[in-house]
Amino acid sequence: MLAKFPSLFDGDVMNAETKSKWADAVYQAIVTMASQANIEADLPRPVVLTPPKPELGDIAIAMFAYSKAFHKAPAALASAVREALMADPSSPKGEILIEGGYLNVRLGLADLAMQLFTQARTEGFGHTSSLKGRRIMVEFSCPNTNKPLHLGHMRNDSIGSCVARLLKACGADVRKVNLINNRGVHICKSMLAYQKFSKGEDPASSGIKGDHLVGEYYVKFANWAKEDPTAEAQAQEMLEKWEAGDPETIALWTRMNGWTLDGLEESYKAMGISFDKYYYESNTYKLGKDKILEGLAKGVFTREEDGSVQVDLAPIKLDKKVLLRRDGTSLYITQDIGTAIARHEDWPFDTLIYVVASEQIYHFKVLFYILGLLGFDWAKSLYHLAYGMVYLPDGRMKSREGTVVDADELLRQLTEMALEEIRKKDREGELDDAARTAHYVALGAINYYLLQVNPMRDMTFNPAESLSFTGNSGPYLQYMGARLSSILKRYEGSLDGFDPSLLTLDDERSIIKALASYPDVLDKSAESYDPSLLCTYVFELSKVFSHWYHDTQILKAETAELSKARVGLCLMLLETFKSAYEIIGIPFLEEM
RNA sequence: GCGCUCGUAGCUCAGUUGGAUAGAGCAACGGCCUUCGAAGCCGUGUGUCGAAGGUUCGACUCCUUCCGGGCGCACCA
Repeated sequence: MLAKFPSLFDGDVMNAETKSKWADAVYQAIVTMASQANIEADLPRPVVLTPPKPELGDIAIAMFAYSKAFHKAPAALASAVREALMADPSSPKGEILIEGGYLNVRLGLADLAMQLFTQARTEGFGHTSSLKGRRIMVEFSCPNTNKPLHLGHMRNDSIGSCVARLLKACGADVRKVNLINNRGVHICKSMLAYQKFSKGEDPASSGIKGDHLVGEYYVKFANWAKEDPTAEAQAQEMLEKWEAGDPETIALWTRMNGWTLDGLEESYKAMGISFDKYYYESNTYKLGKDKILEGLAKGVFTREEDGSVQVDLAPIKLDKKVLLRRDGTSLYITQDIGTAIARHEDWPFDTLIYVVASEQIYHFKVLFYILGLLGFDWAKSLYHLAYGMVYLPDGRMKSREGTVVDADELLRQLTEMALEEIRKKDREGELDDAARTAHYVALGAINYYLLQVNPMRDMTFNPAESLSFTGNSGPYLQYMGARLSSILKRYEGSLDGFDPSLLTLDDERSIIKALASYPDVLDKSAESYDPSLLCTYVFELSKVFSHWYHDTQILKAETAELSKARVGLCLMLLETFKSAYEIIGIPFLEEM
């Protein structure tokens, strides 16, 4: 049976090591041929790719680039290179085929498979060392304390968590940090509404989760402000009281912040999100203020006639930017300056990644520039990982108009759908805890859904159709894991004497090659801070596995040795899937 | 106006530092459960890769211009 996945691993699949070995050998041959023929030209290193069809070989090297210098057709050149390689006993091993203008190589995969098999059974499988020794801080989530999490936060949290795990898998020392936006006039709005309209209820007495309760008052404020033109001024007044340390205001603030934070914590826990450290804007904004005054003293910033402190952004082709208001109070950017400095003092990092929506690209450009002006050489190691908006079919989510997709509610609905699915399939009796399984299915579905799209792209969330449990979805992937687990559980022999040379089917070869490329996918995904690469990889690997599984007898193969070899392949697949799922945020399920 | 970003099948998205006939999932229709889990597998697609130029042996990919969507350019966060 022919594998029909031409798109499968068109990409950088064969591991980089094998590819570069062949590239070197071919390059050497070309260079030698050139000098023998007295050809003087800039000869580029060859382009190595993967042929579109498995029968064309495992590696393809394009000869087009040399055609001109040699005045020879690419195919003739390929033949000449083949002669040279075959005459040289030190050439890498493989069968060379000439196809069109390409020199293709068909590899013996048994050694590779054996190596993978050994690795799959050792601790730390699925990790690389490309970022070993690097200290990387990742900031994400950063909620306000006036409302619960919504779908936009979920994309942020999924990306942030996944990138942190990716970096860790590549050997980096990673620290996840959150920044709680707990001060400012918007926070005062829900407090004010609570003061005016509540009868002293709290989460316990109302039975409403804290973040949702506070969010209700934020909405109440918005409605009230429509009627009463003094509402905004009253909120501003409350902010001034807060900044002055008015005990009553601070007490209310502490109380309501606590409710929200408890609620957010509960949501994080349900979504499997965690942080190594929390920062609070209420604690860092003063430091930012001090640093700006220091900068002013150093002459980096200027005080304008009206008393405000500004920075001239002409060197980066932008206007002036206010850093301290004329009344001396701080702004958003003031706080971020303080927070960044505090973080570097806490934990000197090599890189700090801010996972923040793309609408704030300008803000971070300015922030990084200012930190550089202040003389922090680590400013150049700051990186804004911008991601696109999540739209609904009818447009953008708007908190004030109530068109947000609430995170808790979404997770609840998905869990319910998953449980329904379990019941429909009559699996409830087979599971230890169907409700917990349903929850994990829901988590896998949402994380995979949010991560399979390139971060930079805006995406549309269609609640009705988008989160299917079939096809290219989290649950599909989990299902692969469950089937593999099931096979390994049923296999009664030992895997000693595993013989990879028996794995000769096209699908088996495809799987081995794909497995070998896993570390490269991880590195690339981590390097570009792009979880979608890893998502695409696991999905395509799942598809070949599924195809192979459907057509191939594993436990009852023709011979016991062949069964052993195939079960061994299943083991490698399972370990690779487990590793990838963990990084993406798809809970691994032995049964579902 | 300036800047950033995106534009690939009805919908949601992939597309390897330019490479061999542009791919998946969903939706639709039709097959496959007395064989390792059917959340599965197989089949059915006339896409101006937003448009036009350019560079190249070769362009969805790079450059230029234009068109369209989104975001930003606050003493808001």
